[in-house]
Amino acid sequence: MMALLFAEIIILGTALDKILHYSIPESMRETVRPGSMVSVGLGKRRVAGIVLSVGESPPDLPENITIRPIHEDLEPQPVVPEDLLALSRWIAEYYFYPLGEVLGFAVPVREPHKIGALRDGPRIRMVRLSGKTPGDPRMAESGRHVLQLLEQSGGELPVKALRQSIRNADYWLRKFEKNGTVSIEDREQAPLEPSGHETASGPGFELTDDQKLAFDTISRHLENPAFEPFVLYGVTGSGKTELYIRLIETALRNGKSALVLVPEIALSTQIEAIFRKRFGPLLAVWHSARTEADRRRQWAGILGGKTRIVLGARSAVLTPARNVGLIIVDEEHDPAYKQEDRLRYNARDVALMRGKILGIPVVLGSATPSLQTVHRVGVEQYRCVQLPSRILGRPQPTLEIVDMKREGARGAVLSHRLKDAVGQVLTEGRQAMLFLNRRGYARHFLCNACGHILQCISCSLTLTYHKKENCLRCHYCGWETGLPERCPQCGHAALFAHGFGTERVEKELRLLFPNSKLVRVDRDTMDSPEKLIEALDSVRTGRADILLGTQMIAKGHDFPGVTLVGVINADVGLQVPDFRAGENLVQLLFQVAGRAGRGEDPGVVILQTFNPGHYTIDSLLKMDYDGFCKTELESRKVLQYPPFSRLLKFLVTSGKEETAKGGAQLLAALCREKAAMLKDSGRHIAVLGPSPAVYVKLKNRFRWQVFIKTWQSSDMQSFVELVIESVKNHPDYRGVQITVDRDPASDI
DNA sequence: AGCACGCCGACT
DNA sequence: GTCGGCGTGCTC
Repeated sequence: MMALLFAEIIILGTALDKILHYSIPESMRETVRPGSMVSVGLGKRRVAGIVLSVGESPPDLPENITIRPIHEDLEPQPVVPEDLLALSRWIAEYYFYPLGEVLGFAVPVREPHKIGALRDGPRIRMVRLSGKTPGDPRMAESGRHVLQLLEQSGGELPVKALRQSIRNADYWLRKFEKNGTVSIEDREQAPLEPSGHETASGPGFELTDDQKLAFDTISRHLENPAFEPFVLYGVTGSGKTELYIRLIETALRNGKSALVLVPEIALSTQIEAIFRKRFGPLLAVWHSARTEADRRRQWAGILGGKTRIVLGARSAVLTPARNVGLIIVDEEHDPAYKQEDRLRYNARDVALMRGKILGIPVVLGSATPSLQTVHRVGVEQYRCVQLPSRILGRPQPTLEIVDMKREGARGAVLSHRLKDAVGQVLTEGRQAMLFLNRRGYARHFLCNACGHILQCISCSLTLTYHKKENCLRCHYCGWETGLPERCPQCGHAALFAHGFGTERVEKELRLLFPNSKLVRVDRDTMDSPEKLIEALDSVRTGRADILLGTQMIAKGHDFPGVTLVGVINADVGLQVPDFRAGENLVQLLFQVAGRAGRGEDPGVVILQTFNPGHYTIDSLLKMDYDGFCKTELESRKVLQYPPFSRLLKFLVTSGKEETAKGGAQLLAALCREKAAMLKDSGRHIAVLGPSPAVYVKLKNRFRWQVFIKTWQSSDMQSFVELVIESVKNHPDYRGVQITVDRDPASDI
């Protein structure tokens, strides 16, 4: 009799943040391993869990607990590879989030009692003639028809096909299956033969000298794997994508797979198309928008090693790819890498940790790296590889600013200079792109009698007027309402529109250039991915003359015919009380400016601003991102903001304003007390707040926050663990919900 | 997270 | 007399 084996198991998708122990039945000795998905009894329920470890000695448990056996091994092989398991444990610890929930993001879990076997391809039900066909003449017409069809097609047909041609196919199939005439089986469908893709060794064109140098530097670490973060610092159009492809090819040749993260997969149609062409069936595109079944199939293909390149948004980093040899994070500075609900992780940072666990290179690509990354290059934690010039020696665009304070008419949307420039571009038969980071028609309605601004009833956000639907809309929760006649505050009929958004600019442009074709791209006009692809395509192929849009048009699209880029309001975001506002704005504007003159013609960028002297605008004008970083880092250092310190945000919310506020006050007091305690052991922890969140009320919840600042990641770790321990189950915090946001990126 | 146990208010 | 409110506590 062999010794009984025990497994440490974490239950999936629950906040039950505890390792539980189960015994491994004899029959599962060979298959249950770390990373296995099993179903177990938990109280009265049957739930799914992931095995963390297997051992011989029974765990030391209280007397009253009896160890139950694992009920079922749900998969023939582990669903969480070793590195992903280690990564998940790190995420749970670092972001103060239950491990069971983290693993729930890494594994497609459904209702635990309905766990079916995972399948790695589309399945198809086939009917097959198994024996002799009974020649019973009394059989009804349709029954004979079934057999006839089967014979004609070589004795085998998909059930679906039979159902389509015969009314009561199901009746006959059941009958025939019972008497042994046919057998029905669920089989994996032969994968569709991908067409038109190049092999992974690819054709490609000659790399430029810069690309070659970059490639050689990074690929050395693919041949001789070791953890090393590389910053691929290259302007838009410098050929980063081609370099990614060559590096991936090298990884593939070495038998490895690759993870490629992009900020938003829905906006990455171009890179997706190029990858698909180069890697064909080896590519998995990780979409969160797809159907559950599709995602599962995709996931199983990754787990089984059928697909070896995973391209996707942040959650792709939690994908069970085997043998990962290379991780690429494109546009690493993009705030979209930070998830702002539930598990508030930054996929870029998680990618770095996965690379560290695996001991492989991680490539962070950007034309405007985040200040965190720039700083780490400065202290030689990361290596910087530059791609300085645009391919084919394309010239950089020239930049101009228009001071909107001098534009005469108050509330003017388009300056004379920008109007003229657009007109000229259009007469030359070229294209213009206009960027405004604000959708809707008018920005807000203000009461001229009392100064009241119309706000959302469940959020603290200003409502935006949309003319087409003649409604006011909250851009956070989506709430809509008609335009009131009187001010809800003072009752006067004195509501007037202020500010402007893309919808209003569209109207103005149509009046100015009635014969030009204009496409407007924002969340209101682009309600499906197909629409977006079609709109961007119409610009690329020259069918549209003017492209007007929000952020959506800033990301990675190549428009060879665009020679003029106009930024309608280059100040957006600067008023936001966020130390990162400047950084985010500059990154966005560099990205927008990079859209100009990507074809043969040099481009012109016109920036309309009310702050012409502002250092962010100034660095843009000089196209000096390095200079901006230097200035910004110096000021961050003075103020001891990240990357010179570490931040964490406790968000305290409640349906009642007083409860949220009170909870935050108690929490801040508790934090100060604990910080004082730790000060004796030489650890410096600053507690800031409490303060109302920038968006004090969202979706009917009031929000207060407490910030923690430390200078050592380990100090943050032990301090917050201490605080969470005291807060957990404490009656003082009964009415509030507290979320922990480590390395917070925005005010949501 | 579920789910049960548990002790106080308005109803078939 | 019971049905049911959600506060508290446990799950290997």
